[in-house]
Amino acid sequence: MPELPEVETTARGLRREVVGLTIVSVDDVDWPRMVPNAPEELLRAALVGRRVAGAGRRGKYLTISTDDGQLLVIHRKMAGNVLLQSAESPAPRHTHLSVGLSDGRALRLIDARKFSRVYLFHDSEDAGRFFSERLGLDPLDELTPATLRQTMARRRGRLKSVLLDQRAFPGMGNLYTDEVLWRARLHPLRSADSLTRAELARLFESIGAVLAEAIEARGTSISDYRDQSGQPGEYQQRLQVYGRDGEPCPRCGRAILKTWVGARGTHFCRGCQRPPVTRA
DNA sequence: CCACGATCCTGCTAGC
DNA sequence: TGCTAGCAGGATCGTG
Repeated sequence: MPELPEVETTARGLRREVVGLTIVSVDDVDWPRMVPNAPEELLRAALVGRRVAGAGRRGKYLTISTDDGQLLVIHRKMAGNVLLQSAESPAPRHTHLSVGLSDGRALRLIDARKFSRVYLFHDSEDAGRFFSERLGLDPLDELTPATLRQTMARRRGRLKSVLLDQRAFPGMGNLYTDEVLWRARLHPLRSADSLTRAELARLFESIGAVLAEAIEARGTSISDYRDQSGQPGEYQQRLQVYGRDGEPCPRCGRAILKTWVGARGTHFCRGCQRPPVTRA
């Protein structure tokens, strides 16, 4: 599941590989729900002939800009991949978008579950409205200790749920939330507004460190995730708690537990991450 | 503001 | 072997 580090890795790879190329075709759109604001004909009319000007990330959204200021935006949800392949090769099973490029390759969106979404925005203002309705300050580039404290002070929900809220921490997902909370030694069910100064400091450090290390490792490939060239990440080798229920905590040795917070599988150490004190 | 459940999807796996 | 039930979960939306 592409979260912030996986989207960042893909964006960096695309920036290296496709900026300056011209879009020569748009094909293979076969599931209308996946292109809610731009059916295939519109994508084709808007994009063919344009040059790719940039690639980036907003939260978990991958963004590709054109020389005339449009923005093609892709959210891969859980199982989607964006791959650069030879346009000559037949589109693989579960391809739902192919953007042909002037170097003979095609950018393909492949998603067996059809959860991915593709949007087209006419200009940065158009895109800005979409993003500002959904995303808060980027936890990698924009978060500060002060804004973290303010966000948490306003929220009485469970810590894990707040970390998963894209309006608060765009790009955070289930896997990295568990890793961050373990590193910060904070229980997922703590109330967000209950954190002390010291705990907020640990949380701030952990968000930055986990995300930076995961980007350095080019993301986590537990199941589907691959970067634009088809290469898996390596952070799965460095996971401390996610998917490790039953194994000993790397810090204190107690067995890692798995529970559910909302509908999310949640991994934590009962020894290092003390449960909240319940009031009578 | 918060919690919870349903929805969208299909591949994979555990269990019988 | 072959079937089925259940799990995986990001975003969104409706209900309480």
